[in-house]
Amino acid sequence: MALARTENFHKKEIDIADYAKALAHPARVAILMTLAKKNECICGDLVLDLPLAQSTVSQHLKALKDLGLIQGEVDGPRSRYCINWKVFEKFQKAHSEWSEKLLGFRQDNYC
Amino acid sequence: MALARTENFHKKEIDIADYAKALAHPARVAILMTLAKKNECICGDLVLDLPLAQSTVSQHLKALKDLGLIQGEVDGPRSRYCINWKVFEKFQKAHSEWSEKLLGFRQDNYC
DNA sequence: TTGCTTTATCGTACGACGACGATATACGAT
DNA sequence: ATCGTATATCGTCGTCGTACGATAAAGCAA
Repeated sequence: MALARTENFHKKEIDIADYAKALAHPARVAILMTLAKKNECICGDLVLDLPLAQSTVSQHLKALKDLGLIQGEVDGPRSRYCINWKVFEKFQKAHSEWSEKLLGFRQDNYC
Repeated sequence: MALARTENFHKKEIDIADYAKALAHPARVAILMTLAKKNECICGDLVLDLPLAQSTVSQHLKALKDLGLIQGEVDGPRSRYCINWKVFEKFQKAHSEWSEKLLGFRQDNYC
C-alpha cells in the first residue's frame, strides 16, 4: 500500500492498527490459535494445517514475528514457534481498552 | 494484495480478519472513536480532525461503511455518519471471544 | 439562475501484501 | 562425505491499499 502517514497519528491508534494488521489475514489468526493450543509448534506442522504453500506460511510467521507476537527458536533443522504472551497481551489490552471505551459512548442513533 | 485465498479458512477466522482489516489503519481507528464520542458526525468534521486529504478520508469512510461498521445518511449537502453499534458489537465480540480463548491456553513457554 | 459548500468518485501513482516456485542454508542421519 | 529433511529467503507476479488533486453531483442561499 502507499506509505501510510502514520507519523501524524497517536501512538495508541498506531498500536491498535499494528495489532489489527497482524490479525488482518485469516492465516495469521489461525496460526496464533494453533500456537496457543499446542503451546509451541514447528513450522512444518503449521504448513500442514493451512491451505498455503510453505513459503507463504513462512512469510506469515515472519509478519507475526516482526511485530513480536511470536518468537522462534531453531531446533535442529526445524523452527519452533510460540506465542510471546507478554507482547500479545499488551496489544490485546490496547485493543480491548479502546473498544470498551468506544462502547462506553454508545447511545441511540439512527443506525 | 494478492487475492487472499480466504475461501479455505473458517468463517470465524475470516470475520476476525475482516474486522482487523477495518482497524488496520490509524485513521479508521480514530474515525470510529470520534464517531463514538460525538454519536454522529459529518464528513467535514472528520477531515478537520485528521491529517489527510478530504478524498482520502472519504475512502476510509467507505471502507468502514463497506464492512457495515458505520452508516451514513445525507443531510443536505453533507454526509452524516454514525457507528452501527450492532455490527460493531458483533465483530468486537468475535474478536473478544477469540482472544479470550487464546489467552485461556496460556502457559509458560520459552518466550 | 448563479454561485458556494460539501462530499463521493475518478484518475493516477506507488508501495505493500499475498501467493507461489525455486533455491540456499543448515542440520541429522547414514 | 552424502543424502534427505526443514525452513528462510529470493524473485516474481498480480492485486489491493493509501495517498492526492481534480472533477462531478447535489443541495442551499442569494
